[in-house]
Amino acid sequence: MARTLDDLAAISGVSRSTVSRVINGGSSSERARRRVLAALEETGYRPNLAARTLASGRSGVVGVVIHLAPGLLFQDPYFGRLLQGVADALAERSLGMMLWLGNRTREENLERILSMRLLDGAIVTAHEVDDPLVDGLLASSLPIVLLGHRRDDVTASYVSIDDVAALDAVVRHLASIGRTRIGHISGKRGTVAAEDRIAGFWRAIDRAGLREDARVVDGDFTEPAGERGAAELLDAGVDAIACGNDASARGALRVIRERGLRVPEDVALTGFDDLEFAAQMDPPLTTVRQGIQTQGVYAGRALFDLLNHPDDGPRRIVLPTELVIRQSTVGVSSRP
Amino acid sequence: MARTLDDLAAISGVSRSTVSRVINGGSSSERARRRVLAALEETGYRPNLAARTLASGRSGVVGVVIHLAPGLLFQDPYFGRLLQGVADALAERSLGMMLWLGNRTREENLERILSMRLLDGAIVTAHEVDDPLVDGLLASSLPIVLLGHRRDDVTASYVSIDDVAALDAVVRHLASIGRTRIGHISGKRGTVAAEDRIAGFWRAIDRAGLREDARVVDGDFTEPAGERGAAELLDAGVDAIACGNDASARGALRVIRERGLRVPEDVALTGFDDLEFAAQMDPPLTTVRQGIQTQGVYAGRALFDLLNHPDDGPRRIVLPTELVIRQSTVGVSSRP
DNA sequence: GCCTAGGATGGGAGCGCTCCCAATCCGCTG
DNA sequence: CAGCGGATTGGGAGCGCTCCCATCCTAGGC
Repeated sequence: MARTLDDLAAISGVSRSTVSRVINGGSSSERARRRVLAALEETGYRPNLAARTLASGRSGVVGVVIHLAPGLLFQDPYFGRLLQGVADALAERSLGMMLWLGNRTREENLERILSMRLLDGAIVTAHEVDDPLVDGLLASSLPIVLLGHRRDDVTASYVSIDDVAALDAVVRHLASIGRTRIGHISGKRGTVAAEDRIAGFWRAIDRAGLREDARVVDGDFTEPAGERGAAELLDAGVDAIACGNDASARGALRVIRERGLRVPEDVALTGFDDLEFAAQMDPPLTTVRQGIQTQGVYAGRALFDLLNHPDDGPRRIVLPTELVIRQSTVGVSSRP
Repeated sequence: MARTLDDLAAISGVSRSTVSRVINGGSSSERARRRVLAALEETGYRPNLAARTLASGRSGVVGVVIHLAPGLLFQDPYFGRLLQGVADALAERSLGMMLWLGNRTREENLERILSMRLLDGAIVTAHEVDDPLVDGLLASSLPIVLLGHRRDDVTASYVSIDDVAALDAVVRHLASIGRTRIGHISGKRGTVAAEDRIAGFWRAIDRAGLREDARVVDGDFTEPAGERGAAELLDAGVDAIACGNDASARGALRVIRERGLRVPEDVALTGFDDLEFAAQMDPPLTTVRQGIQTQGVYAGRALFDLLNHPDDGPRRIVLPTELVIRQSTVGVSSRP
């Protein structure tokens, strides 16, 4: 059983170095290549990653850090999609993927990630405005691509969307259909997505001159928060509710219904994410489509590029969003 | 900057071997230990995993293979839960986790996993009755714990539930409330869960002497399949539908409603999994609770044990399920 | 004060690979 | 046919760690 390069060298009658060259695509004669390839085929030899890593300083393995409250993690298809996108992109480039989910404290996690010295780089979700794990990672020498977080600093690479512009577009749409008393149920405060969407909300509200009757209530991206937020906004008499995401829109819809109000006649409703269920709601939900899986794919690619061309500077990718208009803002009424 | 054991040895004034012993818990004098610990603290030294792996043959990293049709993967909270459980258990034991999702073909994946020679072991979802990836992994020398698959062979370690008994209990419950025309919307044929649940269904049906009016239609664990299956079963005039999982029960409920039938008066309905939404359905869904996250935790533990005590033989863990009875089988009617 | 046993210690020999450099080979040119 | 340059090759020197063994202490018993 051939387990080492030297075994293979003996079998194919060339040197260890030549075998290594054939395997790694160095230059070698046709004759040598053929013999090594034959031996490779015959023995089913696999290089030892640990040895390769030790010798070369590169492992071909990157870390993926998804650090969130355990509850939120897989409640929402969001993270699964992201992960799938990242996994696809990395697999395509033959990069291995070590995963960290949100166990332990952030600091311990940081320690472990750095400590390995096995990782070539990492993709890190950075949803919170302030996150010591992210700061620490960024400060280390490890190549990092941030997911979903535009940092103010100009050295970080990231893949994100323009949340400000997205909510701005939602509000413009609501205004364009004649809504004047618009409310927003925010996402979890302290997350970039929530804060930026709030900022976008106010920007559009101000441009439309609707600040007087506009209102933001705090949510947290969950259905129950949508219910609470909707109750509060309806009490205030809004005629449109822009939700921080689809899940809270689902909660909001339930409350709107319970009060016997019609969507969109009495209250227009929008979400964010365009998850599967959005189109299947009754009425179908106007929402913002963000290619979640695509973000994962881009992050994987960006990291790959970063590893191979470290000198090209940071990768800063802002992916487009799309306002998907459905019957919850324009169209026939749903039954109350 | 101390990056190697030798650096540390120089700083603390002892030998490389002694430093290694202190770090790895070998015996050493109090004096040596203190000096090394101080140097450790001071320099923030981290051992190089690749070097350690190469020298010791153990990496402290295990693989987690979740190999499924991409669509199914994160549609259902099932896999997220599983992953979270596994991640928690592994992190608690300081094991790293490399993840493979369902990209590439099974065979390529197998190749890669084996080829690394970096993994100490692996946890592998084995949902399908027949899966060459699982067979190959089992045949390799890598310690493996299967998730959700009881193999006939007696050498494999696994963590699973007793699907046969679970569906048997569901049917007994339905019979006990007087249902005689019972239908089952199966999960995806070819998966162990689906096949075993079907087997459990028929076992209980036969015991209750209800085979005459019983009926199984093929589903695939999705909501649309639940709709199709329910339509077919209702046409056949069933008075109870046992669904392969909660998602299909949700689909089934929609169809039952559309036909103006009441649950449970006209048709009793059950699911499987007890996901969050089951209790929030209208009416709340009778279902089988399986601790999904718990299965992940047990798998992590089992693998850890297997790695540390390889001679204790395979770990074969069958976790209990619980029939959770709610208003979809007994109780007041929901509005049709 | 000497001997002994046991623990503590240091150094050497790898683990399997990459990388570099010197040696060798080849086909051509003059 | 010697001379040349580029391509190919082989071997040595690590990468940073663990493991083993020979050596060195130290304390206790006589």
